[in-house]
Amino acid sequence: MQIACYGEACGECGFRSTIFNCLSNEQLDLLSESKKIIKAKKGEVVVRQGEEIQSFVFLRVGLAKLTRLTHDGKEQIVGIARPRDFVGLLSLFSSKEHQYSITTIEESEFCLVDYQRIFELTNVNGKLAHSLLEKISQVADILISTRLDLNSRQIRGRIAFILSYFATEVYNSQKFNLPISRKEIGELIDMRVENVVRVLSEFRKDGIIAIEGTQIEIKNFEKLSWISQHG
Amino acid sequence: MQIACYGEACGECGFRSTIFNCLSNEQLDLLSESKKIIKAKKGEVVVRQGEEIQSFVFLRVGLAKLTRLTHDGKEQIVGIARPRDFVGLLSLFSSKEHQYSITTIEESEFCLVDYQRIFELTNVNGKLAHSLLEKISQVADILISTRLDLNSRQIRGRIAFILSYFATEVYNSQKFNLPISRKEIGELIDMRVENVVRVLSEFRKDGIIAIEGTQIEIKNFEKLSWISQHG
DNA sequence: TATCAAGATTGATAAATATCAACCCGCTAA
DNA sequence: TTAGCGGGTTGATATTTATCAATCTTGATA
Repeated sequence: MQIACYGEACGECGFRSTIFNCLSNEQLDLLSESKKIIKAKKGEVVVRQGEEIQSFVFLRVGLAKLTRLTHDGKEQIVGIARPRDFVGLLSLFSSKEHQYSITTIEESEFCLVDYQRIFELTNVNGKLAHSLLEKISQVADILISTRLDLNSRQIRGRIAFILSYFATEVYNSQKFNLPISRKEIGELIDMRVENVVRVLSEFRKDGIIAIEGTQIEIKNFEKLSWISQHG
Repeated sequence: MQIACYGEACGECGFRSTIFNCLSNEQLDLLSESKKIIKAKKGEVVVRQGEEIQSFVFLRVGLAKLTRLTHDGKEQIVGIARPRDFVGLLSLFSSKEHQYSITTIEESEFCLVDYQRIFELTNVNGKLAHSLLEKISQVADILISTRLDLNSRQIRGRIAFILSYFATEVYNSQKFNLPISRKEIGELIDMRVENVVRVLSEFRKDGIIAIEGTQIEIKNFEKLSWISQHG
């Protein structure tokens, strides 16, 4: 985890979230002052569950997973963060500590903005607070409905769901490099590794996907969608 | 569903949420004008999934369930709303339509505040937006972590979890009238009625609870907690 | 290069959960 | 009053998923 720079002007940032569009130049400068950009290789832990919240964590490029420990000490993946996501936005306003760990699953670049400054800005800038409201609402909504969707499916449906997700929502391609291991897929959809492997093999035998190591190609998207909907 | 009154002054409301503490008297009056209070008997649908959002739904007294349909058309209970909860707060800022249905599970009283007015107030009153941020963040956090907690348990643990929930979070008593049917418990914890019944009987035989119709008494809270944690 | 560790894979088996069927009970509506 | 319906209950059985064990592959490292 390498700190790349301090103080690059937020106002000129190509990655800037639309959330900050409502800020004045002075307010943007205020943010720039405290800002840190960090680069992390695949597999690095950027935030640890339980740590005190000090910054907003914004994912510029890359991919990360949001995890937590279950009551019986197993790792559970809560969600995947994509570029331009505020990672772990949810608990930022309701807790002093991070509720989830953030770990990169691809080489990534984060932008950390001082939490206190944004916190204070929301009090004076209603539009900012409003944008954040929309964003949080959206993030929470997706997280919850995805979770409920997953729960109402059984293993084949869940795997199909996740493969479709990576193809359409993350890589926008039928062919991609699966950024997480079989074990992690299991942690994401609440299933055991062995079963994840079995279903993937099954899909391969049925000609729905082709797998070569971590490379996945979806051969029959129709069928995958059908399983995702009805499986 | 009966409309009880219009225009009772929000400023004098004994049920008023702390969220509105930051509003000026003029702003409170503005809210009062548009406000409706409705009373609903047990089992009434107050909001239907897919309906256009027109108001904030605030539960003054009673109990309600938040539901949605799964991909295969089954009813699923997303959560339980308690007095002073903003019901379905989550999607309010990210969607034009209600994402979940709201149905009373006890005789209830709701207060409906015009959505547009609050929406506009958040733009000019940063503190209001800020309170809402905290509230939404909190609600989302609880909803998600509860859901994840449930998923990481198996049926005995889930039932124990739910019973503890009603005892400690809702009724604050070891003895209470279960407001939902066995079928609904199943919909809440993603299990079949028959299994819900079986586990309840099991708990009864083990002396953990006593059941008489809908009356439930927790006899051995220690053990129930243990099952909830480790089951 | 040899070795070790972690991930991936497959089969056999056990455990958890769903499904199906039958029955009871209390309530409501004809 | 009675028929019927929906919730509740129990048992037998089928299906789904987890667990255990063994093997294979791969990548990192001494």
